[in-house]
Formats: sequence, C-alpha cells, structure tokens
Amino acid sequence: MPNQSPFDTTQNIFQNRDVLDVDDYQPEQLIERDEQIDEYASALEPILNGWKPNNIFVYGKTGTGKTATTHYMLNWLRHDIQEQSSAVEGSDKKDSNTTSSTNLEVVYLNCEALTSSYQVAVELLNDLRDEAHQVATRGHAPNDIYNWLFEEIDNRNGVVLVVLDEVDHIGDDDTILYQLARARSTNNLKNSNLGVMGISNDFSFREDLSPKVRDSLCEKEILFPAYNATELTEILKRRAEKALYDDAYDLGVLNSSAAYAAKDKGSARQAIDILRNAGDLAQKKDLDTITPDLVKEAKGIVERGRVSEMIGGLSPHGKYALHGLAIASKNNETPIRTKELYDYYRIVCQREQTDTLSVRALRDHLAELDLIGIAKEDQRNAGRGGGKYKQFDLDVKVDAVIEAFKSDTDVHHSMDNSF
DNA sequence: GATCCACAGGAAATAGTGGCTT
DNA sequence: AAGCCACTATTTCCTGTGGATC
Repeated sequence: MPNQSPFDTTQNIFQNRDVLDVDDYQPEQLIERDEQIDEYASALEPILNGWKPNNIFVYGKTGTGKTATTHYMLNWLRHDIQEQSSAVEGSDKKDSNTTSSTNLEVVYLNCEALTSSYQVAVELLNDLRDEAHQVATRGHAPNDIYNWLFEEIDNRNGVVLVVLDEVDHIGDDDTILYQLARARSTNNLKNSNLGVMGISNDFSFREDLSPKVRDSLCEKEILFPAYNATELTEILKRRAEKALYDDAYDLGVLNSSAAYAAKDKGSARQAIDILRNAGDLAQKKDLDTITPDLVKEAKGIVERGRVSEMIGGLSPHGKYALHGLAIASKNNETPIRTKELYDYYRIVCQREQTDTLSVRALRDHLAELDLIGIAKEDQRNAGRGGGKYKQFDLDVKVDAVIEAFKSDTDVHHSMDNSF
C-alpha cells in the first residue's frame, strides 16, 4: 500500500480524550464533594453490619455530581463488603455464624424513561429476577407486582439497596416509593433489609411527595449545589492533566470554559463538554494549543447540541409550540403571553397540516418547555382589569433553535419561510 | 379592604394502543 | 375471545388566584 493512510492519528492536543467523556469516564477521585461523601458514608455505614441503611434522598441540578458521587460510593461499598467476606473466609470457616459477612445487592435504576410507579416496580422486579422469569410491562395487577417484588427482595437474605436515579420522572403517583420506604413496617420483609436512595434534579419533587413518603424516604437528605467558577476550574484542572498535553492548554482556557458553564447552569458536564469540543476544534485545525477563540466556538457547539437533544425528546406538538415561540422571538414579540402565542402555534400547525390542539393542551406543552429549560415562563398579574397571565420566552439562543429544527423530521417547514 | 379580571391549571371523561389471564 | 389492566394524549368543564384598582 503505497498511499498514505487516510487516518490521521497524530495527536497534538489529547493524550487521552476519554477522560473528557462525561458519560463514560468515572474519576477515581472526586473533588469538591467531600461534604456529600461524608453524609453518604454515615447514611450507608449500617450496611456493613448487615443493618438497614438510612433511606437517602439526593437532589441537585444536572452536572452537579450526583450520579458520579453515587457510583463512587456504591463502588466503595461493594469493595468493602467484598473485603469483609474474604476476611471471613480466611478465618474460621466452620464458625461463620458469628462473623458472617453481609449479602449486599444493589439495584441501580434510572427512571428517565419510566413514568409511573407501576413501571418502576416492574423494572425493579425484572432486575432482580433471572432471564427466565421476567414479567411483561403491562397487564398485571399492581398488587401482584408489589408482592412479587417483595418476595424477591426477601429472598436475598441480606441488604438490598435500591437506587432510583431521576425519580422525579415517576410523576405524582408515588406508590412505589411508599411501598419501598415502608416495606419494613408493613411486615413485607422478614429476612432482608431494604434501603432506598432517590436521586432527583427537581427540588420541588420532594415537596410534592405525600407526607408519609417524605418522612420515610427522606431520612437523610443530601444536597448537591451548583458549582461556581472556581470549583469548575479545579475540576477541569484534574481532568485536563490527564486528558490533554501540558502545552496544549493554559489556565486561561480552563478558566473561560469554567466561566461559561458557571454562568449558565454551573454544571460540570457542560464545562467538560466545552473543553473537549475546544480540543476537537484545535485538533481539526491542526493547532498545537487550544485558544480562547476555540473555547468560545466550542461553547456554541455545546449549546446547539443541548438544544437539539432537548428538541429531540419533545412530542410533535411540543415542537410546534416551540416553533411558534421561536417565530415570535424572531419577530421581537417575546416575552409573549399564552393567548397570543396560540396564534403562532396555530399557524405552525396549519403549515404542518395537523389539527390544532386546544389552548389548554398548549398550556401543558408550554409548561413542559419551561421544565426542560428550553423556554422560560414568567407569571404576571395586571390586577383588576388586567388579570393574571403567563409570559413565555426562549431560554436559549433563537438561532440554536432554528438550526435544530432544520434537521428535525417532525417539522417540515423551516423558519426561513416563516414570515 | 373588597373587587374583579384573565387567565392557570386541576379533575374527569374519552379514545386508542397493547398486553395480561382464563 | 372476553374481560381484565396500564398508559398516553387529548378535550371539556370548572374552580382558583394575585394584586392593581376601585
């Protein structure tokens, strides 16, 4: 093969790009989260004695280290239990009654796609059961599911720790939490101890729980505040040391990446994403260093990516509502109140040749847009004669929205011919 | 301090999908 | 096949609400 390979593997920027992969890379050291680790430790410690741990409720926005810290703690927990059991085996095998080790089963479940208590219960049950005894996601009586679930847990003869990430997706039916949190007192469990950890990025979720559930689920609460720019810089330093070549970046680059993210959501994910993208840009342009300009460009890329992702998760009418809002924004008519936005929405529906939904339905879609953070709502009250109403505006750049709609299959008419 | 506006948003009903048990 | 069940997206109906104005 005389020709040169089309692959260019020379690296000026990254010594290990994977370190900047937010989803896959688990740092072995967590920084800026000592307080939370201590609180976790004290709540989980009883497990090492085979006792019931405190139920824990964890909350904080995305990218504040909830999931990373949780996995970090679970790894330590498994590690310590493992050591315990090998210590027992090493000692007197016959007399294991007194020093027996603890059986621990951790069930980690991300509830992102699960919208009801029922679905969570089925999912948990299937996680505990083997391949041959899986149950279907519909068609069973709820009580059967719960009974089977407790049967499985009780069979474990040890401690079962159920971790429910993104619990707020369950919605307002908290039966599963109620069942799990109170399993002990209702005598459903005789041989096992059950601990529940709920992780949520919605602060209000805790308030919406029924009082009984709140008391038992929130025995221990751990709050993950957003990172400030200084903390983000520290985090980036750690990552950059491993991910990048020393002379490929300077402190200024880390500072500005951190600053952009801190100003927006205070999310470590975002800061790391910006840095990685800046590195990719430098690589593509065959540069030896990451420049401030590239960081700025990377910030734009990350924001556009976020917007596309959010739009991708919307239902068709959610998209039409957003499209209407974007047109209004282009027309400099935002913030716009619901009633007027309805007109824009109707136009979008006409052009997409779909039926227009009621105002009530639009209100639900707009609430959804606010929830995911692509739009922001603002309640106003003009008093007697004016009344109470809401105003909406985009919470991201209009151009990012327009860009994202160009590659969307549900919206066929781009904004370019929207006027 | 009572009034009253323009909505917000809860509740129930409806319709359609799909899967269970017997 | 009949009679269950869960879930989603929607409509219709209606009660609740906060503060500028009277």
